[in-house]
Amino acid sequence: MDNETSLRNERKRGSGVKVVYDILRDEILHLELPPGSPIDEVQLSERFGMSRTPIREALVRLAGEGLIDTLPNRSTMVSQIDFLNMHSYFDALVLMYRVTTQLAAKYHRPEDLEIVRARQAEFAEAVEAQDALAMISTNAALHLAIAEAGRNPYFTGLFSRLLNEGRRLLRLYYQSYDDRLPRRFVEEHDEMIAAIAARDTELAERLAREHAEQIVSQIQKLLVRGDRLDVGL
Amino acid sequence: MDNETSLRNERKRGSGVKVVYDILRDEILHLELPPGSPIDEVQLSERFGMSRTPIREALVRLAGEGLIDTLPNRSTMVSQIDFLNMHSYFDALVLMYRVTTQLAAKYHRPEDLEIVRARQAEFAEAVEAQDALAMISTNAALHLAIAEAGRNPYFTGLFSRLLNEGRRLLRLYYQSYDDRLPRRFVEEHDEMIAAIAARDTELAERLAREHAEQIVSQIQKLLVRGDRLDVGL
DNA sequence: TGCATCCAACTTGTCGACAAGAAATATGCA
DNA sequence: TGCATATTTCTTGTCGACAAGTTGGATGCA
Repeated sequence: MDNETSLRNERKRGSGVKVVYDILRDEILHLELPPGSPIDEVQLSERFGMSRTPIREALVRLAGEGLIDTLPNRSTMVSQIDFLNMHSYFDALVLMYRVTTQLAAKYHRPEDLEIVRARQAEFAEAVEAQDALAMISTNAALHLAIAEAGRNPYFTGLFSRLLNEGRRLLRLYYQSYDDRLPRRFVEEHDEMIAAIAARDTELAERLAREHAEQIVSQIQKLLVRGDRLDVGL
Repeated sequence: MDNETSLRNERKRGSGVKVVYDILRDEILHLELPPGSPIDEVQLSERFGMSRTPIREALVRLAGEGLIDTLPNRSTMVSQIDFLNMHSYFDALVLMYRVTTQLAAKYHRPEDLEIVRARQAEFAEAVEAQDALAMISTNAALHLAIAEAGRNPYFTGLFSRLLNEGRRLLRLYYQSYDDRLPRRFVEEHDEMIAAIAARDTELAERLAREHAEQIVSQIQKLLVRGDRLDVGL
């Protein structure tokens, strides 16, 4: 991909950091840069055709979100996915599913629902096409849209981070995704959206919890299998 | 405070960023740098006796936590406290109080309780001394210690951010803190700690919720008064 | 006088170079 | 040969300087 460096002279001042940040973030979340990959500043500066300064700024931001780990004076690398503290992750994920859906039922505006329904359509499309990667990302986009409708930036921020972390995790196992369960997810999404539209906060919360727990147990099943097969914990 | 610049030659490589970050963060949270204060890089680099590079890195990190706002190519300043979306803040704060306390009851180890009790002693001391500023910071430290005992870094991270935001907020009104309510807080803390020690997750959660709602309503009272008197919203 | 334009001074963004710390390699000694 | 130590190499951390964009004031025109 040399078109990245070819843009070196037409770059607008201040945009370089964002470009590097966005691309690296994508590559980390898509596991093109798998956990443990070394991150070399000079290599990146050559690749993007800019000096190390904006590269470093992008790396500092990625480190702030926990996507990369920096060993002082030594190397920096893509952060590991922590298989040992997984229950912390699941606890936080389920709670954010619940609270963001509940708040969406409470605070959503009509225009929010349009976006949510569009995302749900995209998810259904991915399920129809049996495209596991697309399922993962459209599912995250749908739930993030619901969270946005809840209008609490603190929850939305944490939830977004958790969903991204989940994309990284799930992508490790996307081969194991069969196409039976996702169809059920589509139905569950429809029920959740209906509850939100009806402003039934209690029902929305309950559906979200069940949905989240379903997903978590699905992931855990994959993890147990995966741990034995691939990771060997 | 010129002892900051005087250390310029004895500084260890890589420590500069942390120093600047910690000091600025403190000054922002303590409102020594009030919201809206301009942040000038060269001024800071003169003050700390180092080049702009490490200063900028510290600023990027502060921006990542939302403590400062950066206008591209223009100025950067201490971020405003958002009085309009306050209910989002309170929702998140109460939920984190509840969940971290509940998890502490579930997962704490003996050594955690020692730290928690030490923090509680410091809080009681601040109440005894009627030192409102110390109350605010020792209260935050206590609840953060409880959260650490719950061992969920996602919740602890968000909670820490919320408590810091709260320090900034409360400090605006610390004059209004009377000394009757804080004594009650000490008792409530004791009850919460006892519930945690007994591993009674339900009770711990309920006490935390009541405690948090008490605090929130206290802040809201101050805010209504304050909005009229000082801010004029 | 009022307004648009231009110019100057600041501030931030980027660069290339150098220094320091750590890992890898080479060297010397037993 | 095996181990401790010195040296080289590589990566990151810091620096001073320059470039670009913005702001506010000066200048010129109607």
